[in-house]
Amino acid sequence: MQKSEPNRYEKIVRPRRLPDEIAAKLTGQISDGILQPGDKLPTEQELAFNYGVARTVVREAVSQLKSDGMIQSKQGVGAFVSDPGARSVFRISADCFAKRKELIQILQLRTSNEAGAAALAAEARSEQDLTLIYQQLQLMEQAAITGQTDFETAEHRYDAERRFYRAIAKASGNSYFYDFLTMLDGRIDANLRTVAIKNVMIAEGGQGVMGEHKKVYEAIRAQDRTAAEGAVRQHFENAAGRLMERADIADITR
Amino acid sequence: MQKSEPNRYEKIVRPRRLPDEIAAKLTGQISDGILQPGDKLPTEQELAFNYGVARTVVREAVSQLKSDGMIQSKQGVGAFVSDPGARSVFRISADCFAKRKELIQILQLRTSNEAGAAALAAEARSEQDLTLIYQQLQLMEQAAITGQTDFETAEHRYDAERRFYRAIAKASGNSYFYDFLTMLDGRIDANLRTVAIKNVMIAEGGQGVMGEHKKVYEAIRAQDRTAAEGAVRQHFENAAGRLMERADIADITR
DNA sequence: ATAAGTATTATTGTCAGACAACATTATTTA
DNA sequence: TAAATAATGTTGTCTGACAATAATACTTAT
Repeated sequence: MQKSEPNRYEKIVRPRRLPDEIAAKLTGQISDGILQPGDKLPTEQELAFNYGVARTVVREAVSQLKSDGMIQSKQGVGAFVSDPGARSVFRISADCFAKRKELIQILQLRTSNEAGAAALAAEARSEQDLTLIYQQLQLMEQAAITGQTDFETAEHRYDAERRFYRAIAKASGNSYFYDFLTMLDGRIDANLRTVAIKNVMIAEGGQGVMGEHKKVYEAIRAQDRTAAEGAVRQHFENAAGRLMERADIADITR
Repeated sequence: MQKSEPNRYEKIVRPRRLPDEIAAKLTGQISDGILQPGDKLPTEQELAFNYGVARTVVREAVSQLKSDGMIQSKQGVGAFVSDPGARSVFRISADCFAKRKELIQILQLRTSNEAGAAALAAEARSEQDLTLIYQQLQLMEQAAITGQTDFETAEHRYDAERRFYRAIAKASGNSYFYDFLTMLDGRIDANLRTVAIKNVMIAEGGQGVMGEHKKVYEAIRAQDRTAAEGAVRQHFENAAGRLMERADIADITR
């Protein structure tokens, strides 16, 4: 039991740094409309004085927002809130998982993109891709729960499932799908891992759900774009439904 | 002619700041595998000395990467490259549009997500949403090219089209789809606007393409999820095809 | 009086150095 | 041998200064 325990009791709480705090306050003001596109931010000196921090702290915060394309600065003039269309990043923050409604929306976004990636994979997949996907499917089957339902087995099963769909995303040949899904899935895992594993333990361990995955594989193998998209959508919608049944707020926010 | 000229000759070149330069170098080293997940970065002092800048500059650069979840720092210890799954943002940089292959992939990603949003919109749209969408459709029709093909008319048409699909994304009721598409579309517009407008001028001005949009509207009106998704996918795939025909590298990279 | 040229001022960008907070390692002490 | 303590290295924050740039006010020459 003690040999392989990845990620247990290691990232409970992290002290927020001042620049992150300031950045959060500023983004909040922007998304709340207090600061609107085109508006000029207070000067760095003012911000530093008002928040009671050093200007270097303000600069680090502003630097973050600039790299997101949320604000733009001109030397000698000031910093201005950018147009929403000028943003260069899509960000999933931790508090997106606090509200049930937003959680559902994130899962919808993932489902849609997993399905889109699978459709591409059905067309573009090489034989090597297919072999890799099949390997993950086999590993999943090996880690399938045979009767007893302990947490560790479910965890292996869950990780194998993630690798399976990651292999599909890779087989799409579209690195943007892959990167986007890596990010999305990583955020979901970081916030919902425990619930998802419990879910595997209770509901997804058997051969029924395994059949959903097999359908996905078969569609990609047969290079049937529509079937692949449908099968992936099917599974993720089912999984999301089961997840939401069990995910009470206490589990999510922890 | 001179009364309403939004965004002409205003953002040609911007002087890159030192922190952005350093951040780019570090991200390059990470994506090239020179710095791998778990690796410890050189100390801020070393980085500052090696790059010949002040530590504040290094700190602003690192601050950007931290907010992206690419690296993580522990006071008193150092900064470490994070696991790819720990990244909290999806970023579209300007040089993604330099290579033809990547451009196609970005357009695929957008197509898939526009289609997904439309599918949701078909189910979730309110009457008010529908009215708003229809208004944009009408504005598009008004701005349709009637015979002569001047740039300004095409530009209006193009902007109306963007508003049309933005209204659909909003009607999905899923703010993550909306935000993601706002970002994606904004990046595409920032890099391909001129080509896209030329494209409208040459190929998309007539009633043929207008019919594609009407199909989209009708499907959402009829709350036909599958038809909405299909119609959107149809149009964007067609549009992307036409765009790629005309987009030679000179146009894209400018 | 007007236009061009020149200071003035405000703001962001960069630099330098210091100390605080924290974690690790080495050293001393019980 | 174990615990307490000191030393060291690194990030986090603070302070102050100057450079670079852009807008504004002012002067000056025509």
